[in-house]
Amino acid sequence: MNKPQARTTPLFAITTPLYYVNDVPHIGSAYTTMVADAIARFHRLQGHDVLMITGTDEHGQKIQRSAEAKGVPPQEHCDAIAATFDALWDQLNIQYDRFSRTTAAKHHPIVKDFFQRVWDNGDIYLSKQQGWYCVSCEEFKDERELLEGHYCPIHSNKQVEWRDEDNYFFRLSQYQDQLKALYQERPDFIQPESRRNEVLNFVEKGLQDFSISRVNLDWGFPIPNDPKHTIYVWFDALLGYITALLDPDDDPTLDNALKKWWPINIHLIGKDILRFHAIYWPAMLMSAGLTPPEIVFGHGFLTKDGRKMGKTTGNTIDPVALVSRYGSDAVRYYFLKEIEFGQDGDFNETRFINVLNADLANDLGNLLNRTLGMTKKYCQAQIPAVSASDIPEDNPLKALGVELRDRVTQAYHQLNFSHACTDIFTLIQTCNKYIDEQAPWSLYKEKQQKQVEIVLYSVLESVRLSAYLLSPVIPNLSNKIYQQLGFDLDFNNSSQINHPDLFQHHAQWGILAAGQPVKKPKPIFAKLDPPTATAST
RNA sequence: GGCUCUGUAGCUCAGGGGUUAGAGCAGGGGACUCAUAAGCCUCGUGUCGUGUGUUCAAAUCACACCAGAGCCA
Repeated sequence: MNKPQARTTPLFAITTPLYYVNDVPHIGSAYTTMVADAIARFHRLQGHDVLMITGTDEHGQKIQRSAEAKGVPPQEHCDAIAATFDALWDQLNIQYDRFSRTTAAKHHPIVKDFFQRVWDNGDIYLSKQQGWYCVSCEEFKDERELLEGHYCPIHSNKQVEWRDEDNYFFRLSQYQDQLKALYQERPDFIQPESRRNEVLNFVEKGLQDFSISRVNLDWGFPIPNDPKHTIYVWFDALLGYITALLDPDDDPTLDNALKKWWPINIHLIGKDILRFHAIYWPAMLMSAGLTPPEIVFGHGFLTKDGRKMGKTTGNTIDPVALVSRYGSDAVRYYFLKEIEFGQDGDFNETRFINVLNADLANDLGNLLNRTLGMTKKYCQAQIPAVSASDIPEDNPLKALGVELRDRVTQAYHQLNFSHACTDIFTLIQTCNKYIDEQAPWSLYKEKQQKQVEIVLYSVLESVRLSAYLLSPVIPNLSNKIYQQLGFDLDFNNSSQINHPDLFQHHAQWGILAAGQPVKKPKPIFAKLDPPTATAST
């Protein structure tokens, strides 16, 4: 019955950070999550067995104090904030498989199990921690990095607090050589390369043990056998990735959590939390006898109108307002296409509108619209009776179309979404040019019906393929295109699209079936008005 | 203070010792009409941050400086 079966379907697990619930989601969290969703969707499209994890990190002093300030119990505060994340993911059409909360009941036994393993390995000891502590960072700071008057350099309105307390420490210093070996053996472990260099530099200078417990703090898990101490929020938060791997009806044990999905393939993070994921985390895992994840990718930060975002300056983007106003596909497309993934990127509303109008409304939307219009007039609203083999190899659309799958697959796998989109839009732009050159309206008047059909077929097929390959980024628009082309396929329904055979078929150029009735052309993306002077996001 | 990265057309960025420096967007002009006034064609003499060097030759290398960003637990 329980014979091990050879697995033929590739497994793919990806995480966003578990976002800290001290405040409602900001645009940076939305960005990471959109990217993770697009990656997960592309793997599902290929028929892989995918687990996309997101969630919230809910312990720590900062949360405790935020709740106190609001006069509510910490759990109530966390529930309220976690719900705002979930609502935004829904709005952005994020298809996560697990929403991992560090206050979930099953998380505690996992943390205990893990702590025990590290403890048994002799990597935890009690010592003294003295220094300046920033509650907002939940980190000890070096005296010299503080601002005048003992203010935190990151939270410049918050004074750091002097702490002199017993803490449990993790023997990070023991893992310096193993970490270096890891970075050496797996050059792709930290991406992009600039981040890897940063980590290499840091480790080269020597690693010190770090404190993994706090005293005078209730909001968190107690250290086993010494409950005066509470486990440091980061130690507990990182383990949320493992808890997320449990199936809903699994007993919450480490073994159960690790049985299928470990090691995780990609941890997608912002560059601010690189150190925790690229150094602390693999060391903790090594100590517990686990394989480190495959890739930690630290992406860049977003700026608005070229300036750093910040609540104090009021220069922020509200993701909820942005999506409410423009829709999920528009927002997803802009961030994935216009920002070179890995580097910092800028949001500017005028550019946002220009790009969406040019690409989605004009180039793609209008292309479908004009071609369907002609299909209706010249071909009785049916896919023309042409087969791909009738179309000469030097047809510009066929030439691009037949190699598009491989190019785009490679781009997605390299997490180069900008290139993936650019490659697809090259085909779309070539379609528009091809129509103008061929002028099917003239061919029709000249009674060259066969040629009209070849032109329309190759354009319709190119639009279809583009929609298919863009579906991880703009699933709703891809749905509209597929529907108008006469398909009954929902890119938001993973049980429909998550089959390797489907990918083999639909990612090819030349599969449109002759005679398939197409729907009435209807604009898929309404042009956006230029921003008004008073408009704000 | 130390180290790293960035500075190229109005905007976002590619290029990276060797003919007249590129793309997309925005803007000007034109022909067409199937289409969401869309698409197509066409138009860019920009101190390639500043200065000094290396070289037959520098946006491309070196050094210094200026501006912005990041890392230095």
